[in-house]
Amino acid sequence: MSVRHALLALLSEGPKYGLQLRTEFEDRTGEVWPLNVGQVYQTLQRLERDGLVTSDDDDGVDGGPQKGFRITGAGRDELDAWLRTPAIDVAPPRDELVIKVLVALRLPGVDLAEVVQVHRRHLVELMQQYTRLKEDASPDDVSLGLVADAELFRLDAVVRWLDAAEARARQAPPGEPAPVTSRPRLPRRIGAGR
Amino acid sequence: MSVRHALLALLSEGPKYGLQLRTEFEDRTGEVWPLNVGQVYQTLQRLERDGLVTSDDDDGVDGGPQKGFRITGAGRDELDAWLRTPAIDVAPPRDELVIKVLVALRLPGVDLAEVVQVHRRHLVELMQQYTRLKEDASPDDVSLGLVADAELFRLDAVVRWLDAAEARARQAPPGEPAPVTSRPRLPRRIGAGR
DNA sequence: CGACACATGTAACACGTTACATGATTTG
DNA sequence: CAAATCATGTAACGTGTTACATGTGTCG
Repeated sequence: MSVRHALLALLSEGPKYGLQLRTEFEDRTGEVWPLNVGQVYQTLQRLERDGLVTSDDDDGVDGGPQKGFRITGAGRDELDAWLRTPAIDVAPPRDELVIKVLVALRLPGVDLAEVVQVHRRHLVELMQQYTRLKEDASPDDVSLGLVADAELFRLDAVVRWLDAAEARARQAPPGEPAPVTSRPRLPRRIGAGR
Repeated sequence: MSVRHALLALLSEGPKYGLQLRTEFEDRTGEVWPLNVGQVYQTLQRLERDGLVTSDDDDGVDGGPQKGFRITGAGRDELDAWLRTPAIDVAPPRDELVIKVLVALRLPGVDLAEVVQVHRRHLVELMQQYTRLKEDASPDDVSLGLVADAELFRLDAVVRWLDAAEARARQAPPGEPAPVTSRPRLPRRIGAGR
């Protein structure tokens, strides 16, 4: 839902049109997160359908093919609520690398160290790229700094988890620890209760 | 693509059927990542369509309504390649919280400190829940330990980024630093080159 | 038998991506 | 004029979610 609200936020500064929204979004995220145009139009359609946005519909009248979009009162309310409310992720997103490591741990023919090594190197390379990106950019570019930092913090956490996982695997190496069937299958959803 | 390959991995241990795959997936991820059944069947259909899996189709013949699925040679190859190849994320996933902070920084009527505070508290609560989850679980449960650690590492990174972002914002507080239009819009995609 | 769990699916939707189609405007 | 760029869309697909429909087996 990030794009939806990001577009609302951009529109809260004044009426804009499709491509403009894409450009401004990419500018303000340091062009680290490209946004494809098709999604902009689809999202705008849904926003209009949901009454959070209205469109000019007078395209071309005043000389341009641009179709202006305006945020509505409901749109401003929605934006405000989004900003003030943490996303209640009933379940955290599945992490592909974690799943890979779990799979590598259980599968007989697979060398965990090799899997870890390949991915670790890739992560470090990415971190170097973001570090370089920060260095090359203007120090006044707060957006890019924040986005790059977010990626760097995230990647650093992944690397440290990978190291911790490998260390733990070295201690209790082989296949089948603690029979999983012994664990009672209770509804143990996290974050759902509140 | 995590679920797709996770199912392949489970099937590489031997033929299984739909609900069984769901149960085993949830068991092996410490039940932190629930998997809805519908997606299992849809994914199995696509896997079969792509030739990575074959189905028995003799449902009910030997007494049960279960429909067995087997991994194929192509499926094993795909699984192997997945394990050994880091995902080439051309662009990193957009981070909703980062976008929120960027929005809060630029929008006049919004109090950044309040937004940060609400989300920070929520993140810390989540961390406490995962810590508790680890404590309550058997120390032999490697899967749950790894998954919970992954979440803890990730959440910790988010909290630290949030603090860093707020600190940086306190230094250069107001609206419009470094006019964004001055930055040349070059194709500066990260991670694409390789 | 009737209720319940097991098991397999389908439908509809949201979000995201890539690719293509179609005009309008600018510019060489 | 012709080509490139700007601008708006649509189509098809993948992934994921929720909800519903439909059988089958077991057990009180």
